[in-house]
Order: sequence, then structure tokens, then C-alpha cells
Amino acid sequence: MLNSEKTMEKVVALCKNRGFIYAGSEIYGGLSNTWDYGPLGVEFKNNVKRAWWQKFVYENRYNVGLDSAILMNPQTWVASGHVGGFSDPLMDCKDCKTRHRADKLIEDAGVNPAGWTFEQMSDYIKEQNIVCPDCGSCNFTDIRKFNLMFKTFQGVTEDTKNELFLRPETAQGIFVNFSNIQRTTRRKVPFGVCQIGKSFRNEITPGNFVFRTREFEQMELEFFCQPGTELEWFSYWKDYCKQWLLSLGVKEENLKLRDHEQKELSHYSNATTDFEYLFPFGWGELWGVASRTDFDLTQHQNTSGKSLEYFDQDKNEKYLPYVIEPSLGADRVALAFLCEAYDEEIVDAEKGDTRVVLRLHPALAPIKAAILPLSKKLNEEADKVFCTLSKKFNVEYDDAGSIGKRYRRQDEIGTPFCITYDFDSVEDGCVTVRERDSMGQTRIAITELESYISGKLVF
RNA sequence: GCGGAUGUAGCUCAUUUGGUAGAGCUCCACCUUCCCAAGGUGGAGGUAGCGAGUUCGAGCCUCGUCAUCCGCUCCA
Repeated sequence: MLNSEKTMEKVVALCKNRGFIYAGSEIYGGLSNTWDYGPLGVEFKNNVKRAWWQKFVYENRYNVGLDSAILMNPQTWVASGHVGGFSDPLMDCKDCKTRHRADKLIEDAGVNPAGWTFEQMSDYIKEQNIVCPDCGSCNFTDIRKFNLMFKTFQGVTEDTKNELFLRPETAQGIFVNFSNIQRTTRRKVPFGVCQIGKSFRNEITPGNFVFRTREFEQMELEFFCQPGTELEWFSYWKDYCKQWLLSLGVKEENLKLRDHEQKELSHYSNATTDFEYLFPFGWGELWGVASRTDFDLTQHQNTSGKSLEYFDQDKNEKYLPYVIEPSLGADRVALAFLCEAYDEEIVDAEKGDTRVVLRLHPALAPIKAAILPLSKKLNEEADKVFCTLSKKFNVEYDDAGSIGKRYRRQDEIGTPFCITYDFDSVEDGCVTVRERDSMGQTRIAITELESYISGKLVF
């Protein structure tokens, strides 16, 4: 990773050329910052999501899953604060063309503009002659509101009565179902609810490939616990998240846990830690783990008028549980795994021969094994191996080109195992398994292949 | 959204002052080889992002538009 920009470009090029990720709507000239996951990409991303679900739902005794609707009653966003607070008052300096947040400029001048209208802010800036921090002039455009939520309409008429929002986070679907889930699963606090799904935000500046897009996928957990125990659980989940990343191949030196300072914390949070990953373009936030107190449940209880209190039978008392929220971007973490896995290896320096290897954890690899007949004359027999293995794994059959070339093709897309069917295979019922990372070869009976591969997929 | 740069075959690029597009790799077929790429023969593939204008004539000039990259503001 000597030249960071080039490395990112190489990852993007690989994704495009091998069918991981394409630019969206390409034949129409594209659509800004949309990306389509191709045949390999959808396998890979599904594997990432499956691995998260495995660790957070199946292997964790506290958690259950949920898939809530993207469209929600607009009151949801009033309660969550997104309608009021999820829009920024932005203005541009006409002289130096930089953009600023009006509320921040006023804050920096030592006044708290909370609750002000845009007009009030605009007037205040003019009256007090607040200047542009970049060039020092006071020549701003009017304040423009940037609502970060996507609007849409339910029903055929586009009037404000039918106005809905695409959810800007999956979390609220969990909060509004808190009582349903608690009752139907007979869970006692502490317990958690996991959800994977699309969210939408009108980001002002998306970019860095799939790192920041307006349509993105989240993997969120809302963990409900007894007030007073939240900081214990906060560190429990931080560690749990970290172990998951490490077990799937993220190197510790590329990971940074950054605790928010007191003044940086949101008004509802009493502790927040960002997991940052060292992408080729720099450190980027991957996972936000926040202790959110009972803010969300309180808001929904007040707005809806429905009690969301939990009755603790052991303590014989009612309370609103506190929440720990580890919120992970699926596209981001998938990108992190890709960047982490990308490797170029010099095979022969004199010939300038390098091979590109995607060292993905086998559990994340889109294709688990490639079945390669040493000669096309062996197609008929080798195809039987494909038929058997494809019942259990996503495997690929390739008989085109020299065997070395076919190994390389699989190296590039992260396939951990190449199974070569040769002339002896007919006699001894064995094949050569060549491993991506070691390039080592093992002779294995065809009947043992399934358990051999399965054994390597655990993380 | 603003400023700067860019946009020629699937990929990487070439096309001397505007005169009707070329290479390497990839891909496909056949031959060769038969356990770590690039051997041989043949083949497919571009109205030069898109649209308009100037010109006898534009990939090369002008305008618009779309997209990408780098900065500014935001976030999972």
C-alpha cells in the first residue's frame, strides 16, 4: 500500500472488471453515486451479511432478528428527531466558494442558535457581521435547507397528506416493534434485536466508491438492557464487534476505536465509540457503537402515547430499558474486507510477473471452489464433481485456458480452493486441491471434499 | 451544490497545427501443452460519454448536458 490512491483505484477496477460492483445505470450515462453489485458482488455482500447474522443472531444468546418496512408512519421521524434535526442550514461564501453551516458559524461566535429559524440565523449573521472563516469576507448566499431524508408519496396523489420518507436508518423499525418482539419472543431484558436493510440519506457529498452513497445498507443491533448496566454492555458489545471483524481477516493495525469526547456526544448518548478502518483513502468510520440511554423509547412513548415500559418480573418494577446501538454500514464493511484482502504478489521479478490475489476469508469468498479439469477430455468426469459440490457451495467450473491461468483467475476473485481433476482422478477417485493463500497442493478423495471445504468456512 | 481536472474498443492507452481511428492485454474458436499466466493460427469488438454549434470537413475548436476523480461542507 505504498501509493494509497492507486490501491483504491485498483480495488475499484477489480470490482468493475470481475463483476463485483458496477457503476449504476451505466447505459444511460450513469446516475451519480449509485452502484450495482454484480454476480460476484452479490455473493460476497450476502456472505458478509450472513456472517454478521451468524455472529449477532445465531451465535448470540440475547439477540433475535427483524426485517421492518422501509416506509414508516411519518410520526416515527418526528419522534426520532429526524424531521426537525436532520436538515442542515447551509450557506456558501460568494467570495471564496466555500460552504458553511449557518448554525455552526453562530455557535463559533459564542451564541447558541438552537430553535432559531433560518431567517433569524441569516439576519444574525448579517447584523453581527460574522465572517467566512476561510477568507474573512461577509458575503454569503441565503441559507438553504438540506433535508437529508428522501421524500416520496403514498397513493396516487402527490399532496402533503400522503408524504412519506424513505427511512434514514433501520433503527427506528426496531424501536417501534420493541413491545411486539418482547412479548412474542417472551424475552427478558437484556435482549437485542438485529436488522439488516436499506436506508436512504440525501448526503450532500457522497463519494469514495461505495463508502458513502445515498442508498446504503445497514446492519444494526438495538440492545435493550436495564438502566445502570448500560456501560457494562457497552464494552461487551464493543469487544464483540471487534472480535467479529478480526475473525474475518481485518488486521488490528487497520482498526481504530475512537471514543467520543464528552462535548462531542449527542445529547441522548452517554458513551459512543466509532470503529474506524484505514481505507486506502484514509480513516473512515465503519461502525458506530452508541449508548443511547432510554432516549428512543421515551421519544416513541411520548409521541405515540403508547407505553413502552418493560415490566421486570425479577425486580417487580417497570422501567424503560436503556439501549446500546452498534450500527454498521454493510457496504462499508464489505469495502473494508475487499481492501484488506487485496494483494499483489510478485511471482517473478525478472519477467515482471505479478499475480493479484484477493485474500478473502473463505466464509466471505463469493466462490468457494473452482473445479478445473486438467484437460477438456476430462470434462465429463469432472462435471460430476461440480454437480456434487454445487449442492452445498457456490462453485464454478472452468475449462478454458492453461491450468495456471485458471488458478490466476480464481486468485483474483478470492476463491480459496481450486480443485483440479486430472488423469489419475478417474483411477484413484482423488483430486488435487490447490489453496489460494499457500499455493500448496493436497491430494484429497472426492468423497472428502465437502467436509474439507466446510471445515474452512468457519470463522 | 461550488472550484479544478478528466471522458477514444471489456481494460490500459496512442492518434504530429481540425482531413473520415490504431496498438497491447482481455475475450471467443481451433491447434499445442497437461498442475501455477503471457506458444501458434484465425476471429469478435469503437457513429471517440451524450446533444447542439462553428467549418467544405471535428476525437481534436465553442456551448450545453451526463458521469468520474481531487478539494469544501455531512455521515453508517
